[in-house]
Amino acid sequence: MGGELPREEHDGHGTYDKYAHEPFAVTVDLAVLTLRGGTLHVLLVERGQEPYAGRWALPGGFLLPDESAEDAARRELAEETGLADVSGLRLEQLRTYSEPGRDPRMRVVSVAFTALLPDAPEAHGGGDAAQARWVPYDEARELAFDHDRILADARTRIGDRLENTCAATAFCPPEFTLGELQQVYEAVWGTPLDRPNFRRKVLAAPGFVAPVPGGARLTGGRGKPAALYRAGPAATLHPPLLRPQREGRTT
Amino acid sequence: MGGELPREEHDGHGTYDKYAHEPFAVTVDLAVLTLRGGTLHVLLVERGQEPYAGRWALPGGFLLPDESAEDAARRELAEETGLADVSGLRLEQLRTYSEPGRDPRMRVVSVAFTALLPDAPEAHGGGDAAQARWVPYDEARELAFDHDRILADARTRIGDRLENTCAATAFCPPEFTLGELQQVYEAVWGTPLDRPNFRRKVLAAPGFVAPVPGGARLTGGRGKPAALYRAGPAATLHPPLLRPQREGRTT
DNA sequence: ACAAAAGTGTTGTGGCTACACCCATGC
DNA sequence: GCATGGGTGTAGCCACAACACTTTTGT
Repeated sequence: MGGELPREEHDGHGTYDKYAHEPFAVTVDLAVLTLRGGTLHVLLVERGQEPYAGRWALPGGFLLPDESAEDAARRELAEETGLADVSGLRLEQLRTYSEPGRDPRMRVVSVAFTALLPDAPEAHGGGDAAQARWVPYDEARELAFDHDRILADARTRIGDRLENTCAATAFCPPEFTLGELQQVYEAVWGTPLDRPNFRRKVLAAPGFVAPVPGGARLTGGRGKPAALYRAGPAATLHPPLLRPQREGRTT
Repeated sequence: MGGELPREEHDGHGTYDKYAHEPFAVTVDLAVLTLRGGTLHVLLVERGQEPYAGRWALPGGFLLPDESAEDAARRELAEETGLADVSGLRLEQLRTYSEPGRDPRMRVVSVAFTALLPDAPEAHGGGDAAQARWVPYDEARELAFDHDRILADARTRIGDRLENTCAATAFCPPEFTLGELQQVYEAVWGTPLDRPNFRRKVLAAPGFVAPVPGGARLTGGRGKPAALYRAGPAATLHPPLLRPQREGRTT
């Protein structure tokens, strides 16, 4: 924007006629992540058509004429997961992928989003012909289009968000234990954390979590019942919860 | 993406026919920031046409059929600033703005970028009919479209990037003093910093800056000549250079 | 001599890591 | 009792903010 309408001459950037070429298609792609049994999973759909027939891909779809990319992403998320309460979910714009040729058929500009869910319903597929499945992150390889890259970008982004925001609670059910919250961090970062220190940092961050007064729950069937917490009102984390020493690289 | 081609039925998300509605236009918008005399400036162009005729706006323009958003942004940047060496500049994707109605004429999806320049050439305007100008950040208000918001988002993002990446050197000429680098941080963050501590943190971060062997330069005409540095090879900053207490302290 | 800007040293506090240790529960 | 997971305490180290001080230039 800031340029002028196509077909007008005065923008000086070379004339652009919106009817002279194939129009751009605009889509959304979703990296929907969850935690199952302590490992990170991603929601994938199997493609029924060429190109990439039979390959797995991130869910997504076209923008409708009167919705924003955010709206479209939320709609697709509801359709693909079958969830009803999609309105409260955290949905973060990741970035936009616009390389020509990323879809062999036509010019597609895609706005990618990340979404974090607590352990989610097993069955999926929406009304869609293609089946949908939760796949362990490490097994999600050789996806269709440039979705490998999008997924990798999503994981990197989520990892960063865990340091500076309260995003981790989005992986947890409404009431959760600090042990469960720690598992989120360990699964996403791929690093074990020291429990006592983790606990102190979480409780020291104002608004991160709020205790549930009477709450307690057994986690592994054994051990002391853990106190329950809810997500607090804060969105950002002060001080940040930094991951253990990412190397200082000389090169 | 991940859905199917428009006009095909099997995506189940409602049929979408790419010829049934006005096509989406895809543009890029640029928040080009620089430092002039210790204050942050942004590159704006004056609009010649409705809507928002006479208002200032971020530079930008339409994607050409065979270029990515990054390519388009770089091309626009070269055109608007008149710089020749645009190839080496840091250009970061900010986010995509897609709300229906953000351009009253048609559906425009815009991918916004930030670019950081060392104190730049005064004259602008490219081949464009509209004039271009560097405007102090604080005076850039009531821009066209949703550009106020884009600009605000850009500043927030740049502020965050200064903490975790080596982006600050992009505001400096090829050889710069630590005092100049500090001014970048102070201008973007709007906070004064302690010089000795700043210096130590910068030098402690591996790959952030590299000394120029014989280099020294007077900064304010008076005082001891400062050693010169170049941007180092690192892209990210370890440890990060955190801004002074953003709220939320324990004590 | 003085002002101005660069650069070095030092000290005290606070935070954080890395543990040891206690508590509550199931088997 | 023992294993398992939750939760508390603490000692030492290290980073960093704050500020005093030295150095090198221009006027």
